[in-house]
Amino acid sequence: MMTSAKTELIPPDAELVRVIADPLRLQIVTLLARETLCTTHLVEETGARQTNLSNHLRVLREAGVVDTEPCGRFTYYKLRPDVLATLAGSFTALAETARTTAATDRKRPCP
Amino acid sequence: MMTSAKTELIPPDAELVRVIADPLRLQIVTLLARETLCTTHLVEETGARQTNLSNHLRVLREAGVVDTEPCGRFTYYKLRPDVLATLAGSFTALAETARTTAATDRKRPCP
DNA sequence: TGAGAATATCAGCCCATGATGACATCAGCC
DNA sequence: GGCTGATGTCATCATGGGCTGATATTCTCA
Repeated sequence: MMTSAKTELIPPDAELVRVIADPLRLQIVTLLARETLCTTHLVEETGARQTNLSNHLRVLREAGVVDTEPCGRFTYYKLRPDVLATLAGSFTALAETARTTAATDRKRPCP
Repeated sequence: MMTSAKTELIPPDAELVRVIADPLRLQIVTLLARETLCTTHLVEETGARQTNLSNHLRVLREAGVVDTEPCGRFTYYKLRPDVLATLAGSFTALAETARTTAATDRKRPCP
């Protein structure tokens, strides 16, 4: 294959990783990956308070991780697969770069 | 292939994500993906204090993200590609599950 | 239209955790 | 051996961010 020798590694979006790193938010993301849910479902599933969940959902919404879809007086939350796919791609690229670095034992000499 | 219809989605390791989510630590990981470095190099590259870096490196070490390799009075830090690869795989699985959920519009009915 | 449910918003508390400084340790070199 | 530079450890401090309670808003249904 003809990948350029020095591929411009695009690191994972730090802000996105920070948003997803919270345990409750990661749980929400995992739940939403399987099925679209509304806040009530998430309250049942996680056991967290409604207010707490609503705050976290806002963070996820503002970070572009989830989309909302009103349905009567309920609000459905659905994951945006492309955002997660991009993140996954960044980590895959990191892992592959690291593998090459390890395989070729590339290291900067001690000063 | 004979995967069961309901693949058991293994979510990303929350602790690992938390460790990598810190901006400085993510920067360290990105730098180490390209080449193995010792603390002195990381101080130059990041501009952070040596003490601060040492603390973050300990976190990364204890989380199994990096390995250390003493070299005289220097200490080389190298990334463990498998750990990142596993993490990437978890996010890829999440993204694919989410894509299926979106494509088939799978949602839990309002109560 | 009034009641009640579902959800969002806001202010405040408080704790986890990142940053820093002082000190300890260890290796190499004179 | 003594010095110097590289690195790790510890105690402390400060701030960001998560949790909560009170309240607002909006929708459904009787």
